[in-house]
Amino acid sequence: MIERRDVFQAIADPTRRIIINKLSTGPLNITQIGEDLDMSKQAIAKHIKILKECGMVMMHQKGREQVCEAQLAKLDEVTDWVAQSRKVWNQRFEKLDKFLAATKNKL
Amino acid sequence: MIERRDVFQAIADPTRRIIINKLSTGPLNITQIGEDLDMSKQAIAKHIKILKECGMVMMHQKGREQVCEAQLAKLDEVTDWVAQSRKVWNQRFEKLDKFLAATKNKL
DNA sequence: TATAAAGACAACCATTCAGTTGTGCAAATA
DNA sequence: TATTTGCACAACTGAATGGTTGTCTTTATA
Repeated sequence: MIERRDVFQAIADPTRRIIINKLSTGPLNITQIGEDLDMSKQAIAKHIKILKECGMVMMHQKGREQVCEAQLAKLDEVTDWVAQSRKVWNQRFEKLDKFLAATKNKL
Repeated sequence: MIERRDVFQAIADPTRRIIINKLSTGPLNITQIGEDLDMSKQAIAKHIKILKECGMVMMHQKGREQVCEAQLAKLDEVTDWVAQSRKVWNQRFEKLDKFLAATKNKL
């Protein structure tokens, strides 16, 4: 098995997507992130760790608080992959269209 | 734990992303999909099952073959989420800009 | 017709994952 | 100063994941 700690795996978890959503509105500390998330703070901290490890969250200390900030640039990797897949998919139909047009001309 | 069989989880696995990529070019049966994937056919079949369960792959029988076809529409869910997160993220800076502009006017 | 190929089904296995609790420490606050 | 708060660290747990092998059925093919 390959080491998977990438953006795709990071956003696979619904809780982590919620965390990203929350952080989109601005920096928050771990307690604030977990506020309405019915889950221990330790669980939140683990999710943050994963998001940090794959470059989706930056952190800095502020007294005893750990302030988290989202880094949405990493999501490019996801949209790029989707765009590429869609491109190939569409090319398939374009080729079919061309073939059909060419066939039609020969009738 | 919540039941998670959605597109986000589907594309989290690198093997499944490769499968999607292959199917983007056109329909393939399970053996063809697994061709250069250094993995048992059963493993491939399991991945296909997951992709089918979350609506990313359609299948139809053709003799003894099981022909798989990608359904990329489901990827909208992913791009929509990313787009929404980015939107909120950008609004944050727009608000900051407005605030700075307003502050500047008062100096 | 005998054999090979495609794939379904099930059992099994090791690892990862998402969560828990408990302890402890440093920073903030009453 | 005593207490609370924020969070790190560690150990543990049950379930999910990603893979394996073996058996069996159906369909193609030599």
